[in-house]
Parts: sequence; C-alpha cells; structure tokens
Amino acid sequence: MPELPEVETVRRGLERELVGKRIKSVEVTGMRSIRRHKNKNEFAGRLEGVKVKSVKRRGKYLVIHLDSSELLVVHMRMSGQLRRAQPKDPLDKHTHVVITFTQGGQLRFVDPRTFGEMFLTAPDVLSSQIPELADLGFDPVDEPLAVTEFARRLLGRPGVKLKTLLMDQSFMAGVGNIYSDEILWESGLRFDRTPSQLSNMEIRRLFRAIVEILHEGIKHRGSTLADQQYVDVAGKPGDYQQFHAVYDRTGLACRRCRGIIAREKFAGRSTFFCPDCQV
DNA sequence: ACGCCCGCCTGTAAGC
DNA sequence: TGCTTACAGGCGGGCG
Repeated sequence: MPELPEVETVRRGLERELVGKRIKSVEVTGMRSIRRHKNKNEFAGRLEGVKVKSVKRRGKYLVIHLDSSELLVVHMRMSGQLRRAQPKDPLDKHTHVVITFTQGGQLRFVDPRTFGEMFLTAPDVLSSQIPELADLGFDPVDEPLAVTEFARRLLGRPGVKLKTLLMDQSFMAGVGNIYSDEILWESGLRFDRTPSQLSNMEIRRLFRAIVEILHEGIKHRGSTLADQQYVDVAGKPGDYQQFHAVYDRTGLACRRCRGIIAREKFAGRSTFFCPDCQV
C-alpha cells in the first residue's frame, strides 16, 4: 500500500486523533503483526496506561511517541491500515490489533497480507537510533536536502539506475513503485538512466520533481487504486491517482506529448513510462 | 559490495 | 462457469 504521501496522510490523521489520549486496553489477535515481541501480554502490558505524546514519520515508518518514553513503530508494508473505530463497530476480517483509549475510541491495525508490523522500542532512543530506521536515507519532505548536496550524493552512486536509486530506502526514504515512476515522468527521465549520464540541469529537474510530486501526493491525500487497499485513518480514499501521469496508465496518451504510456518489468516491478518524452 | 529474485500472505482479476 | 495463473503501494535474505 503506502508510500510517503499515504503514510504522511495517515500520520496527520493520527496526530489529530491520538495525541493526548491514554491507552486503556490492547487486544492482539494476530501475533504476526507484533512478531518482534515475545507474546501478546508483554506487548499489551507496555502500552496499557500510557499516553500518546506525538506522531512522527520517517520515510514509510510511523513513530508514535509515548509518555512512557517508549516509541511505537508501525510499518504498513503492502496492505496495512490504521483505522479509527468505536468499540461497537463490526471488526474487519483482518483486524490484528485493537487499541482502546480511556476516552472511548479505538485504533485498529487491519492488514490482509500480514506483511505489516508494529513494535515497541527500548525507552529513550531518538527515532534515528531505532535500529530498523538507522539505515534510512534523507526524508525528502521532512528533511529536504540542498540541491548541491543531493547532486553530491547522487554522483556517489554513479552507475545505479535511477528507479533503483529512488526506491532505495537507504539513499532516500519514502518513495516506492508508484511515486518513483511519477517522479521520473515529471523529470523527463527514463527509469534506466544513471546518475553519471545526467547533466546538471537533469539533476536539478530530478531533484525538483521529487519534492513536487511528493508534496502534490500529500496535498491530494495519497493514491488509492482500484482495489481500495489504501484509506486514511477515517477510512477515506486518497485522490492523487487522478493525477497520475504514468502509473497504471498503460496504452493511454501521455499528458505531456500524447505518446502512448508503456509498461515494462524492471527489477521485478511493473514500471510505467512515456517512451517518447522520457529520455 | 551489488543487483536480482524469491518468499512472505491474501485477494482479485485476467486468461484459458 | 470454474480452475489456474499472475499480480499488487514493501522489504529482507540468499544467491551468483
């Protein structure tokens, strides 16, 4: 499911929903979602009675700061959802964790494919020191680089194909299969170009496209595809799919040059691009 | 050290 | 209609 714009949309929803609330009880029905923990009681026990201080994001990770000084880290992988609910609401089939607050509402972790997970870290670590997050590169929305520094880092990986680099979470955190294709279209660059082939102007275009596309994605509350897998905390789908230039638009006319959008397998992932204006 | 491919799961859509 | 196959917003590990 979610890349940076979707995770940021969820983060904003959680911030509004959770900050200041105290956890009353935690019910775990799927151990796989909390697989780093020994058992349900150990996980639940560390959460019960604790208050939510703030909700942060790094790349595709959500980091919920608690007044116990522990951090609850959530990654939704392909199909995870965090949903606000009331105790009386019927349980979705793939609900694995239900957190109930003393104020009455609930936060539910729903995840059909069970790739997603949540875990509590040891107390008092900065989010950059969480081992799972330590290898992440810069977050282009939260900690944008100067273009000169971006160029320096890009040229440090001279032979790697651009799509691979954009999706490499240790180079830059937050971009996945949809937004890498959209960024490359906006840049006018093919997925298989490499940094060493790029002119200064092309590097600047790529840099600007990263920032622009991700902010546009956030502004339109992320992308929800036909399967409706991605929804925000309130269950609402995003709108950004309407603005996709290439993703899932095989055979349609390019919005820029009227060429026909092509689809190719690259590094095991479906890759969409305009063969005429991406060079 | 790097890139590629699989496995992890369930659900859906396309293909025969 | 019904069975089979391919594929899906991610990522870690094993392999060459």
